[in-house]
Amino acid sequence: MFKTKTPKFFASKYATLCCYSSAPSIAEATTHQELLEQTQFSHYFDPRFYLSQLIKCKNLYQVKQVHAQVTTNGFLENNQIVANKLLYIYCLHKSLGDACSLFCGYSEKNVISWSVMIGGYAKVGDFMNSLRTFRECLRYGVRPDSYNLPFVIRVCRDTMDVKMGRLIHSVVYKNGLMLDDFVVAALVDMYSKCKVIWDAKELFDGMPKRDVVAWTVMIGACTESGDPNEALVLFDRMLEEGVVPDKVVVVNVVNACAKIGAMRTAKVVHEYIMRSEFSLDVILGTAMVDMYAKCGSVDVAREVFDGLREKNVITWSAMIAAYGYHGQGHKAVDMFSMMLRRGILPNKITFVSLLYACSHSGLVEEGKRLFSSMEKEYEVKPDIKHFTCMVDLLGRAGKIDESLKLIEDIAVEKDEGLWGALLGACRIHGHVEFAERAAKSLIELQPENPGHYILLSNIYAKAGKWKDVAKIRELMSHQKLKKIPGWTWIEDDNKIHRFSVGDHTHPRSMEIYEKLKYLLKELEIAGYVPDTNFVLHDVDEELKLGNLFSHSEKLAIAFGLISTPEQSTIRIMKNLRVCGDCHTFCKFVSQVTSRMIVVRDANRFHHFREGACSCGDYW
DNA sequence: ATAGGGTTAG
Repeated sequence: MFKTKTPKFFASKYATLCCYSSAPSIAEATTHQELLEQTQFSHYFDPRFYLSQLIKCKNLYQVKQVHAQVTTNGFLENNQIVANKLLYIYCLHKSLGDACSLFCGYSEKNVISWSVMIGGYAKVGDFMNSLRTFRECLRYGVRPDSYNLPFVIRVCRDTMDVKMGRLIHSVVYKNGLMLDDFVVAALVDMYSKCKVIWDAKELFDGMPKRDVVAWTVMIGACTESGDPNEALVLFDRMLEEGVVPDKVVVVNVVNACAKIGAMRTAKVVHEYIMRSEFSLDVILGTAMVDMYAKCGSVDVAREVFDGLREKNVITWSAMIAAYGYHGQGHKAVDMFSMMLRRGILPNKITFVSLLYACSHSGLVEEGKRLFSSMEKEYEVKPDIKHFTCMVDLLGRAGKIDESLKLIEDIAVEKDEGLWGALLGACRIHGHVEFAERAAKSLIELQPENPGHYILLSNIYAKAGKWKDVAKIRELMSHQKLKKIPGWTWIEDDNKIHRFSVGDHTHPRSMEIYEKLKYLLKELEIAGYVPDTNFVLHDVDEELKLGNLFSHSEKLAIAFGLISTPEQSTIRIMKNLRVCGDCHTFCKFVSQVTSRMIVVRDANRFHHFREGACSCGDYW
């Protein structure tokens, strides 16, 4: 009878036990023990048996049991494979202490043991020890290879240490590993996350054979560095080269669409995803919700959201944020209570989105209530971003004093976002003194940002302090500050058209200006008066450069009118905040032409319809 | 026996 029970039998019995008992009771533990004893005495004992056990271990307790067995059998001394596997499993369970003591007790370490250790430290975020172990292993005589290098390159990425990154890059070069997929892709990733995009590009272009991960890294890098169109071009090139896309690269493409705000492209990508065999998991689904919202359709975003099987905090936060920047604060708040009912706990980002939503919809009481509940009820400690939202919320509602009081209570250092919010509030309500203080703080924090100087000079101008105006202007020209160029873009059937102020580079430029001229006449009849005194908003360099008439927003809308079918919605995107005169202009255009106009600016969405904007002139 | 790229705000 007993003879028929082979080691294999015990192995599978044992593995089953390991699999299904996350917290073994004493009875189970006894069974464990029996099984282990029997296998131990088996003549057919095989190290592969231990490997299979290790793989199936579900918790640290089980790993330690196997560890004890392996030790009594003397397998740690004799079998490097089993020992390394054990080491690796400890790292997987993030039990670096156990891993380390095991590792230090090795009589013989090989290349793999070192790599596992370096990777293990990197995985739990112990970057110092990861690098230290790498250095030690070099001293020990192990060559840097295609396994251990990606780990340390990733450490440089995560610590944003491009100096160390370059050093390791040279190590890669000296060891002749510049043709290795893993190593070079890691380098490209490192450079791009450290914002040295040019180096990333150069490396990527030099790769002889690029797999899907290399492409993903580069596509993500383009989006991140502000060139999402290039990201889409790269994706097409990847397909042309016959590389099969997977879910991760598609998420990056979705992100690129979100950043451009290109609705048609978004739909094409969506269809592509539906046709392909990828299921919509949480991550891809969340990215898609975000994409539709940023392409101007919060309703489609909601449809995708409702269709998702799995949703997490991030998904819910994305939806809340979407309602926020589309000016539908009430729905954002509703989503929040729905989320709580589903048992999902909010995080700090959820609250940023929520408070932002309240402030952009003028939900003052609601916002205050949420703000005071966040720490008490949800254990989310307010940070500077939350304070900024509150200053904005109170400031917009005219409660400057409350805003100022809140600021006094902030223990952490005030950043430019906070001062900016306060400044916005002061400007709306003509609080010159505090506006001046805020603007000066902004300049101190970011002396290289021209927008802040312009703001301050506008404040002085409004108060009639012309000497101060002149001083600021001089300061600016003295420092030769670079101006942030304003752009507006619009998508038609197959491409993105981008306009700057006074732009004549578009092939249909003549038509565009004709249309604009004609349109203005119509608008004036309807009561539109160009607002040449518009100095409320920051960074709008275009004001100084050109006349109102040829603002990039207006050019893009004129192009939209002549290039899209009547009645269809016109969607434009702008990298800065929309100018006040263009805002008025859009209202009139929506009235005169009976078109819906959706404008995405740096801050939020504006939906224009029949002469009114969804922001309620509150932005 | 060891390896990489993915989701929310600002």
